[in-house]
Amino acid sequence: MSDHAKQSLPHLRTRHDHSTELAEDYVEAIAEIAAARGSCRVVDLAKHFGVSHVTVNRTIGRLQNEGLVTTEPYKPVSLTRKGLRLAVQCRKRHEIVYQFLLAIGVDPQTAAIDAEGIEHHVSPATLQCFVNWVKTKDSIS
Amino acid sequence: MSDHAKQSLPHLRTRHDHSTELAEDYVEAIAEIAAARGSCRVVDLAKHFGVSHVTVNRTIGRLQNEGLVTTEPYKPVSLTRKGLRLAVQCRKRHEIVYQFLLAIGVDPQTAAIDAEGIEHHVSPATLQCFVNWVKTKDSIS
DNA sequence: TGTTAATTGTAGCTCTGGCTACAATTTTGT
DNA sequence: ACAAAATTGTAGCCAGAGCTACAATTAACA
Repeated sequence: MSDHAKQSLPHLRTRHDHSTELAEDYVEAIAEIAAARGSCRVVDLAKHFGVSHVTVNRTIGRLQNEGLVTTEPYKPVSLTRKGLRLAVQCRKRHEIVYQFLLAIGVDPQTAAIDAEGIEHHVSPATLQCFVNWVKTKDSIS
Repeated sequence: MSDHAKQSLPHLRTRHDHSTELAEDYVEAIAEIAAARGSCRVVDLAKHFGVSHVTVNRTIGRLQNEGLVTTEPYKPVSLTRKGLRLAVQCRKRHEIVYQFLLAIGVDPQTAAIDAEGIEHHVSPATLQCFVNWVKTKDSIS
């Protein structure tokens, strides 16, 4: 049960972070796709996320305002340095969460799905605990 | 519906789950507040989540449509059996996540915050792994 | 080259979740 | 009992993320 609920602060954070999650998912996807295909286009993102190209378009616009990506009309999308930094960081965190889930015995399929949802909510402190535990596990086996 | 609905299933899930998260947060809060104060009113929820009573009102309306809560005008909110079941289940899951984070060495404050974010994204399979690990830890120490 | 296909952009709609301002109702206190 | 305070409800606004339908541009290829 515990002391949770330091009133509303955590909740406010949760609400607001939804837009951040999207941004993180996008930069991650853009980095992935660009690495795989050489460039990342709107259609690629639309397929990747299973949404229409229109939705992608508007979201890209928002990310551009936030300085995470750059685009010109009818051209592919690319990450800014800021966007790339975020992408790399997200990728690392994602990988750590995924490996951690595997390490505690979650099956790969479930781990992949849960990691997607969990990664955005893991603080640096908790992430460090994940890393430590995966290391320990490795050195044991 | 389109053809690209296959590989994107996890993402679709993520998007759609946001409304489910809210529902879960609400039933949990309603159960808590009702337990603490005897009944749960709109203002209590507004305070708890740090949002206006209007937002709470509309959300409660949605939860009512989903059969999770019941309300009459100018009266407190109460959970249906379905809502109560969900609340209990969420509370258990929340507690497991929190205890698990503590068990792997996360400090209590961080654990409380991260548990809030993580709980909604932990599948039953992963949750079981959490439980097992907390048990193991307990039996060791 | 020029037509067609693929891609991207725009218009305009829905729904959710946030808000303020104001109206209605219930509670409280004198 | 009744005026004031608290609570709840309603109207109407905004932004984000989703969509379809259609227009514009770019790429492909016959």
